[in-house]
Amino acid sequence: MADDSSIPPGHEVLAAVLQIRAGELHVLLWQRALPPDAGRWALPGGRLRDDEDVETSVRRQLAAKVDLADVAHVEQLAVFSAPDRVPGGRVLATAFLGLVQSDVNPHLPEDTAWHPLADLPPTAFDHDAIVARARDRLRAKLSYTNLGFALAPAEFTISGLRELYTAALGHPISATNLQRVLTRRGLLVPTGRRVTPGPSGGRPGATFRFADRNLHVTDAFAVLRPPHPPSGGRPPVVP
Amino acid sequence: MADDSSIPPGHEVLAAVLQIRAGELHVLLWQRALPPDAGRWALPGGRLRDDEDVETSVRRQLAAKVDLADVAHVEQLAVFSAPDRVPGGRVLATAFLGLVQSDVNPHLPEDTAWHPLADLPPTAFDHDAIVARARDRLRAKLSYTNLGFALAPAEFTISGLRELYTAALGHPISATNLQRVLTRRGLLVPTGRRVTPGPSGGRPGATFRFADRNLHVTDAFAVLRPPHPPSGGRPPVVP
DNA sequence: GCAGTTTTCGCCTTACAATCGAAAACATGG
DNA sequence: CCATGTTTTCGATTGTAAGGCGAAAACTGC
Repeated sequence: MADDSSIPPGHEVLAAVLQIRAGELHVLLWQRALPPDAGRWALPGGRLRDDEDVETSVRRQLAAKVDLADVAHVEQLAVFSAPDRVPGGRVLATAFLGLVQSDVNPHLPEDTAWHPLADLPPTAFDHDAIVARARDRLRAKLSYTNLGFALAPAEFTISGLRELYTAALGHPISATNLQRVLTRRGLLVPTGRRVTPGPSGGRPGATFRFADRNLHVTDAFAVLRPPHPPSGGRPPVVP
Repeated sequence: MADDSSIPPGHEVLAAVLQIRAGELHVLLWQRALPPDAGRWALPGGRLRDDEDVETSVRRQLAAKVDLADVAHVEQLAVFSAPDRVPGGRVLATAFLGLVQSDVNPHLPEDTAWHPLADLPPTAFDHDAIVARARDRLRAKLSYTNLGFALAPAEFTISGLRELYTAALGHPISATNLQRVLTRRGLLVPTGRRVTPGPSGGRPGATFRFADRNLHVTDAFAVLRPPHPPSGGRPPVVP
């Protein structure tokens, strides 16, 4: 099938690394110093070498911006291939989703920073579309996999986990329901320990950890939906 | 980030086009006449041109093997990028899943034929892995999307649809349950017509069509599971 | 008609998500 | 030290979807 004659396009890998910081989804971006798109913010990544596959490549290039040990999960998203997606020659991009646990704060280079997805700075090329794709993938997989392990600290309370899920999903969920759903799926393991309450008091929360820190899908494809205004549940008591 | 110096790898697109024929999942393959891997069977596809994105390219190259109007659905699967995946120079591949409705029988070139997934001939390069990926994607999406429209004819009976789902999923499902699940999701529309029974008689089946022939996910992420030996349902009557 | 076949429908149970109210466990202020 | 407020956790309850079985419906062929 070598019928077409064309200059082989370049190929780069790009990673949208997400983390929940201060209750909001953030993405790791670095500010371009040189044209094209100087001053705009870009995803970590770069050219694919000819002795590595794309998974190896994205991990290598990510290491230039953050400590790889801090990235809890990496998976391929899609190829972005519009002919004019970058100026000055054709470059295809294989995009990845990366996740960092909320309790780590990696050391970053000067040009690199976390930005909330709700308020992105001007982004380079088609990188904003890649970020949107990463967000959608994360939200979908939180519902039917154990991907929460890549957002949560090693040990956490249910209400802490609820905040993370709320921030990632973009809508509130019930802590009661979250605990039961994840427990029934066998994803949650109680540590036996409990956390000391804050300055305002309150019952100390029991801590949990994820049973498995490798991605797998739950056989029940259930969804953590946004709250359903008038639906199931015990009927309100009328006084 | 133009720090690396390497020869840009070539890029090709490949499509695993699936269809249910005679109650079994088949894939469209063509037999290579020239080295490398002469005589082995390969997926349709070829080099990416520099004026087209990968979606456009795979549709163009697919048209060399089948009538594009016969392909009901095309979606991107993943990039295959092992440095040695093809001999004689690096070539990345963006793989696609294609689906053909079971009632069409496209005219094929001499070198091209349908092969059952359960009994594949020797395949070229990593194409068997791509076929496996396409099968897995189809099975997953049948459960939580309306993707059945791309396998089924325009009009069908429930038992006909059951055979298609059984073949695609690889395990039997209940016709009763299939009808109720798809109906509740709003995917099925009764045509009002009914089919004439076979030579062995029987009640004529009512025909249905899919409400929407564009892919969309069902908000309930339910699964069409394999039959559950001792589970719910009306208890058997003990005589 | 009568027996056999296939489809369709009703009734049932299980599973699980979702909600509410209250009890448990702790801090703080009087 | 007790009352009050706050936060977490658990029990009770319901809605909904899915899966299963049996019987009725609708047809063919003898």
